[in-house]
Amino acid sequence: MGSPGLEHPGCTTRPSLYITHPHVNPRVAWLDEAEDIKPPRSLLGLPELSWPGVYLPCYDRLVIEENPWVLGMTEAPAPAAPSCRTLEPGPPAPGQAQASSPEAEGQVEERCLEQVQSMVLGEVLKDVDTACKLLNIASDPLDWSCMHVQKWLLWTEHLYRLSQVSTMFQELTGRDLCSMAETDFRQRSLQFGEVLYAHLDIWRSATALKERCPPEESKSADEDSWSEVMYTYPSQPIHLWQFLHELLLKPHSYSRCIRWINKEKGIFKIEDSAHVARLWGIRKNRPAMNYDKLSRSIRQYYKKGIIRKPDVSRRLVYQFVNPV
DNA sequence: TAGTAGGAGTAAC
DNA sequence: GTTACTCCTACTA
Repeated sequence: MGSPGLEHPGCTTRPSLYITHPHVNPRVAWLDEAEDIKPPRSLLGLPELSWPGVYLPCYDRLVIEENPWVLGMTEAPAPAAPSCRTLEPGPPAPGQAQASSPEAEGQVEERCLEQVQSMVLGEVLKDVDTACKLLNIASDPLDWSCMHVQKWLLWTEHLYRLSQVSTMFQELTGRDLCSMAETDFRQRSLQFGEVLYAHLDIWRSATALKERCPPEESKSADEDSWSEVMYTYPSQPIHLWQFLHELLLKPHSYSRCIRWINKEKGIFKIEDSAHVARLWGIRKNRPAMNYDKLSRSIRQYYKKGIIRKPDVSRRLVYQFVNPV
């Protein structure tokens, strides 16, 4: 825990910080503090009902926990991944060395909270970007057709276990969806309407911010290369191998269903075959997609020299022939 | 039982 | 023509 990064006011060591599931109890809290810090909404630049995720900046990175209702991450994650942005402590505020006056402490805390805000927004925007690319939809919900809305609903439903929610919001365009109040969402789905409304609200806030201040890209070299391959011709349909690689590039979201075994060699493992197949089916509008069919498509890549089985063949483990 | 491998027909682009 | 989907049989761990 000696790594520099987000500094807790008055602490020399780095505590774990969570942003809890916001529509339950929106707050930011240093868990090893006796008393939680509960910053105002303006801290995150997010609406009251925030992103359904749990954020844990340990050491120098921020991890978004996939399951919003799990708040059990207390272990520090592995060393920072290249794609994760680091937190810079920034220049010391006047008087910080001693941090003796309440004014100085306030400045430190303010800067610290700004770091959190920037970090969280960056992660939210990256998630929005990822979803847009994977689903092939515009970032602005106002531009969504009924099909785009269904894609987004299926995606959200699957990601956050919002059972059957997509069936309750059928035949709606993005504009329809955006014009609905939270009560309308609750009327359609008593159980998940509020969560879905919150999710859409965050999505819209993130895209609005993105338009105001385009994010600075700080991708790693390999990520750049892959993105170039994948998005040079956005009008062309995405290939399965590209889709798999995109999932692999987002371990904070998809490591539970697909992960690298050896990134340098391009070896990866499908941890949850049904989940990956379902995501691919959503992406391709193939509701009947399953792993049997997906794996058949993967095997077609053997002949083309795109994917193969590793030298030591294992179940659900494949290898990109030409990893970047 | 689930995953692997590959043949073959079909559809979309 | 290419790519992926679908269905199938046979085999393996």
